[in-house]
Amino acid sequence: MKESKTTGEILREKREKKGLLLRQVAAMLDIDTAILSKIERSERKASKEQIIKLAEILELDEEDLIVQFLSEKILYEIKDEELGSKALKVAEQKMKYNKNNS
Amino acid sequence: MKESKTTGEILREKREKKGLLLRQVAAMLDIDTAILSKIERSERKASKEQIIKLAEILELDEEDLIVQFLSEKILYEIKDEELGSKALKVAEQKMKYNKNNS
DNA sequence: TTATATTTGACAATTAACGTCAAGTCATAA
DNA sequence: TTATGACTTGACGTTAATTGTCAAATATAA
Repeated sequence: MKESKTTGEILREKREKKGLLLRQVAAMLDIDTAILSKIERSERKASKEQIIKLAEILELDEEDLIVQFLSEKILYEIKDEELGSKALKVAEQKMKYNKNNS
Repeated sequence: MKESKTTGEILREKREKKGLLLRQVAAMLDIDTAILSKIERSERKASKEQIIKLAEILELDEEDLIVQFLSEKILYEIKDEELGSKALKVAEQKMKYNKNNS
């Protein structure tokens, strides 16, 4: 089965691979180091703007990173829901329906 | 293609079918009539507690209504996102992955 | 040790969600 | 036509969540 990394893990791995410090990347994002630390450890969520900037700074594929980020946001909404899985399927159906009819 | 009603439409139709007034149902929910009006017209989102109460009051299947409600919540998160559809698919994959591995 | 990097948690500021209220619209009956 | 009842609308206040700062604590390494 395919492995599944969190957005935070992706960001941390790439930052370290590039030899950048939290402090440096945080400065480029114009936020405190503490927040970026928390983002990388999935203790906080990044904003979409931050994700876009991070993709650029770390030379990650922007589209991939956004998809990753959005999927986490979706899962966050249903994380405590028994019916989450059903809801996801229904959401996809509605998505298709709207594509075809609007 | 299967029709797709909003939660609000479902609630309004059933309330009218039962001959109940906004005022009456709102009182049972312990909220102002204005809010219920907005919920039925999709101008506001109901809370999960309200959805559960509404299912009971209106004799709607609770599970169906919750799934409906959650799927709208999910779609709300990605409504302005080009990559929303991809994100949904990735979310489903992760969901499956977590089921099998945790 | 000393220095540098990261983490942690308390707190403040900002934004979004949730609700009330009162005035407005609309339909219908007197 | 006016009066009434149901619903809608928008301005507004409150509460709760999000997003951030800061300083102290904890690694990590020289």
